[in-house]
Amino acid sequence: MSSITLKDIARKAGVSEATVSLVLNNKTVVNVRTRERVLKCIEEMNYRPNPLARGLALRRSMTVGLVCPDSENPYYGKLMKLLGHYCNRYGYSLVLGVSNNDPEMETRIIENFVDKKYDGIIILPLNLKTNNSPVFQEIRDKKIPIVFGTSYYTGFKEDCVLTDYAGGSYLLTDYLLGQGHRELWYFVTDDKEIPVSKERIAGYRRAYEERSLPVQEEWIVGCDSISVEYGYERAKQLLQEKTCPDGILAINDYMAYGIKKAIQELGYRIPEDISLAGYDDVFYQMIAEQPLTTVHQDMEKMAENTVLLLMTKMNKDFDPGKKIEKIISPSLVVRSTTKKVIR
Amino acid sequence: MSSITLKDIARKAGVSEATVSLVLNNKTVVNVRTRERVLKCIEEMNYRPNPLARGLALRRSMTVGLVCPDSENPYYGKLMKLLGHYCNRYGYSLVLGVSNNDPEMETRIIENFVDKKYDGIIILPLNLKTNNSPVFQEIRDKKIPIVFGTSYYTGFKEDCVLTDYAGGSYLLTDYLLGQGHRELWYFVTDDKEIPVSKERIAGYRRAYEERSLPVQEEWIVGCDSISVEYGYERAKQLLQEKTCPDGILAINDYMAYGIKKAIQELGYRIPEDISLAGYDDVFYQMIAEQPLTTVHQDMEKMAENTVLLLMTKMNKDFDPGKKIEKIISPSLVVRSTTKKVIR
DNA sequence: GTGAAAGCGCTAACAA
DNA sequence: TTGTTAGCGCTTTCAC
Repeated sequence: MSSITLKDIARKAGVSEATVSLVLNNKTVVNVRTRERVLKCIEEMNYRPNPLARGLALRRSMTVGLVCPDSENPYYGKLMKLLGHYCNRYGYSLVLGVSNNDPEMETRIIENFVDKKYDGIIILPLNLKTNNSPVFQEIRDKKIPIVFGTSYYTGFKEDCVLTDYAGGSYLLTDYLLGQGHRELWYFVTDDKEIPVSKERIAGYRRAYEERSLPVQEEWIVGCDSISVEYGYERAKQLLQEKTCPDGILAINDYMAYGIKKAIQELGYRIPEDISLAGYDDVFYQMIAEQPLTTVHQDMEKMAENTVLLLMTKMNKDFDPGKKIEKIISPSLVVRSTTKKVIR
Repeated sequence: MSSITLKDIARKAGVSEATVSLVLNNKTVVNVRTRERVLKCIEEMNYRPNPLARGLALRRSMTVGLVCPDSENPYYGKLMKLLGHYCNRYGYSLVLGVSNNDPEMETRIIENFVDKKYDGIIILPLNLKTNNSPVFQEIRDKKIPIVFGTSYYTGFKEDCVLTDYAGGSYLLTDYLLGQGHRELWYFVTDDKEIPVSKERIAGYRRAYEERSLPVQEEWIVGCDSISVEYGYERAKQLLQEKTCPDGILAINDYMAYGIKKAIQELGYRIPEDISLAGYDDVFYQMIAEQPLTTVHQDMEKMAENTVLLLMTKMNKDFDPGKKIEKIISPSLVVRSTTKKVIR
């Protein structure tokens, strides 16, 4: 059974296909009475235009593609939801592709978005400095509207909405130093040059410097994977090898929970023996018995500004109605996993 | 800058467009030398066929659409990931739409999938008996391959891969009754007729019946929303109004954590004063201090069978290589939130 | 205000 | 084995 087409509507309404198309696209040239008649037929026959044909002719689709590295992580889950919400607000639908932390998969998804003439692309990148696929050059050449969220690949710093990682990291480190901590380990990504880690480390160092306190390089721990499991393994290993630090900071809450488990299994108490802090302030707070000290990011704001930035790129005369913030300020949330160190 | 097309390849390779198309579609008729030449041009020019044009001509797209009600819930997150994996295995790409628990949104997403000629659709339905949209009738009429996962809407029971909810619920209830529990509250959905709740309740009742023990209707608690927050609120309210039960079962782990918080805030101990069990066995286990007694579902198996079922529908001569299981058996996982009741 | 016709990029008969 | 041609369903000049 074939679908009903614009031609069917034209026939039924006794007009040409062109007229139906004009009605469909809200062109005012059409006579009100014909317009009504056509709309009635569309309604009656429950007609929906073929987006493939439309996209082929128009080279646009009123849809935005979102690439996400991990669907299992609720941090991304929340972002997907919010981004979808804001895209819909401006009449766009959001289509998702999950790259599963695989650069090649990410590439394929993006190529597909480009090929399908999606009007804009949002990328939540992998934890890499860049994805070397030529599709990114293609995106530049064709000036395809693109926005990176949470981080960015080399060369796309301007097309990016972030929270102030250095600032958040500074806030947290400075607070803990003020509470008497001296040796703070920081679990970051293996490659310390990717934006997320680089900025975090910068904020951390700045806090130490401002207080003229020393940082030892080995306190900054690169991790192959920033998962709960890896955090657990690595923390367990380090805590057995070395002397116990005053506190441990994790690159995200996710990992912090893994570290927490390791600390407790080794018989240390949190926060009495070791302080622990995360980053992101994701919902696990509801689940974990002992709420985590962390850095909160306004995800609504991030999502909104990401979409607003994309809209201005897709539509030259789009008016965001307010200034677009590309760097969102985070805030410190002190809960129960950190303490004051008495010396 | 316009994209490079099949015509460009034809010109460059000195053949007709039809020939290029034949090469593209792996038709063996083409002479090996011409074929090589064409492939070389494709490679050199970095050509990718336009999927819109292709879809328009072919009426298929080698893509599967997945509708998911909630991207923030890691249960669905995991399912998305696994479904994507299995679709890719068979050469299909998976496109995601998030309905955000909104039936109209769900409808729009499905219509869009249909209109874009996706070859198959996987639906993870909302917690409703059905979605009344006419698009479902359309799917039947057009015989569009569709598979429901985790639950199904009225009339699609045959097109569905589930775990045995009644069985899992029976397993858990029977175990707890065997451990001396008598009054077990069950937090289910508001509408007790939707498959997930209906079957759960059936398994629960059966366990009581087999032991000739009475169930009181009010023990089965309908919940407007099955979120952590709602679980918390509702449990708090009930525990203050009524006498304390021997244990509480939640429709999922998610909700169980909310209930747990309520129990503890009211000063009861788990499991000494009240036992608590969830359902799904999602990863929070790594995060929560006190691992939850729950029912485990083999999500890999679910995802695999869901995709296999879809493949057989999309492709008449697809060979799954094994029997497709539409009902996956769950297993009981006893951890630390349940006890033996001494009477 | 409306219709005829060409074109978007690809596939699929049918010829050659 | 390859080329010609006519669509797929929609939009968009350009006449009328």
